[in-house]
Amino acid sequence: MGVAASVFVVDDDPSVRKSLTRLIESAGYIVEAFASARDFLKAATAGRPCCLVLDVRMPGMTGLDLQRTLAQAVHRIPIVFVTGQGDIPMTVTAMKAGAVDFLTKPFAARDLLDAVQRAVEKDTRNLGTEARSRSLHARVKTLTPRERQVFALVVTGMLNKQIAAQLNVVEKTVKVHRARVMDKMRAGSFAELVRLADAAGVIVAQT
Amino acid sequence: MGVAASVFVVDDDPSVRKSLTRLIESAGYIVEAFASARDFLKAATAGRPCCLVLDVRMPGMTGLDLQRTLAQAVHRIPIVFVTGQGDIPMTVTAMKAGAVDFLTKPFAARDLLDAVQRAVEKDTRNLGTEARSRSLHARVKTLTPRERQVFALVVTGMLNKQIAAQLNVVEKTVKVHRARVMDKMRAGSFAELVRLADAAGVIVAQT
DNA sequence: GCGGCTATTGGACCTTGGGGTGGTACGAAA
DNA sequence: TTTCGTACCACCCCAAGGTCCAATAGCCGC
Repeated sequence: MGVAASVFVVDDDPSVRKSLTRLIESAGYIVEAFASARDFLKAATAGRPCCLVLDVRMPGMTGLDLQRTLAQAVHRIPIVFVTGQGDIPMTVTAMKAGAVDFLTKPFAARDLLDAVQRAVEKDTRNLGTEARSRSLHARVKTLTPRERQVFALVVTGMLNKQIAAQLNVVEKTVKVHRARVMDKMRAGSFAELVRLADAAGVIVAQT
Repeated sequence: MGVAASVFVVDDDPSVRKSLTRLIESAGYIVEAFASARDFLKAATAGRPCCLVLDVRMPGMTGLDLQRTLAQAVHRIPIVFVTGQGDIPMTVTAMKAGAVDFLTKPFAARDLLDAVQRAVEKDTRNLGTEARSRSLHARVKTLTPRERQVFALVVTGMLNKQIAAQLNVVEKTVKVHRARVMDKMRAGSFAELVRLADAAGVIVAQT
């Protein structure tokens, strides 16, 4: 299973919290349990791969409310829902919003642990892509406005002289900017620069 | 809503078929109804954006069985499930397998039509990417084995001379292959070639 | 306000890399 | 026998990119 992963359990029923905690800990995870969505939001931080095991029905903020709230956060924690009384519309809402699984009590211990594993794996992947995108954005931020323009035009495949004409400067100037872009973006080749641009572009589009 | 879209309705209950058909036709879709999954598999072809409105519980092949079967097909038709008696595990299975929505009867006409619209939009996007990937693969197929090798190495950002060394040929030979690759792949620039390679690579990885 | 800093621009010069033309060659497949 | 895939040569052009140098404008801090 690789690195230690955290699993957050949120359930208003103390006995359920206790049994879920015991079960998940037995599989080697670091478990933190919370009695309500608000407690979780106040206290939870992971800094490592994690996931959330969440009761749908709770007094105050429900599981679906919490899911909606977390959907706006930077780091989207994968959620495994667990519920005693659920209905189909609720299930559909949760799944459409990206829940990893939705289990009804009583469920097999195996099923829960499988879902948790999938959720943690998903989070591990997410953390990886997030880290990459952060480092990419950090590099893009170091570009000056002009460099950014040249960057954008260069990766479309335009020639330096065409870019120069478009920006009303001489070719030499474009070459200078271009070289700085390669340097600041830490691209070892033009092919790599194109890939960095596409990756950065996708992120911008998502945001 | 753009182009005409087909909606396939599969339900074993004739009266439900009839009312679903009427409802969906009223929204401007071309509806074809089938009494069973097998009938649908035998007869249905669209050639235009489409989706599937599917009853979960049916004698013989169930809705979930049909979903599994279709998942292996080339063209993944988006599915909207509709059911009288469903349960949560069934819903979760359907949603995890990519269903667009899962409605329980009785449902609001508006909800069904919204789901159908989302499903058709999804299919339109899918058809677009499929068409692009087919044309891309067609172009890759015209490459000779050697050209493919050069293609693969070129888009990593390697220099011609490095590629030449790796393939034990002279640099000029690499240049010739490279030029042919640009030509056959119809890439107007090196940047475009890199993007084509990545797009083709993703498709290969998916397959 | 002055010096230092950054962003931007530009010139002269040279090397290297990518790419095209025209021609040659050879083995395998059709 | 012709076509195709592969490989190579000589020659040339242009694009990319580096070196060294220089100028202008705006901003910051002292």
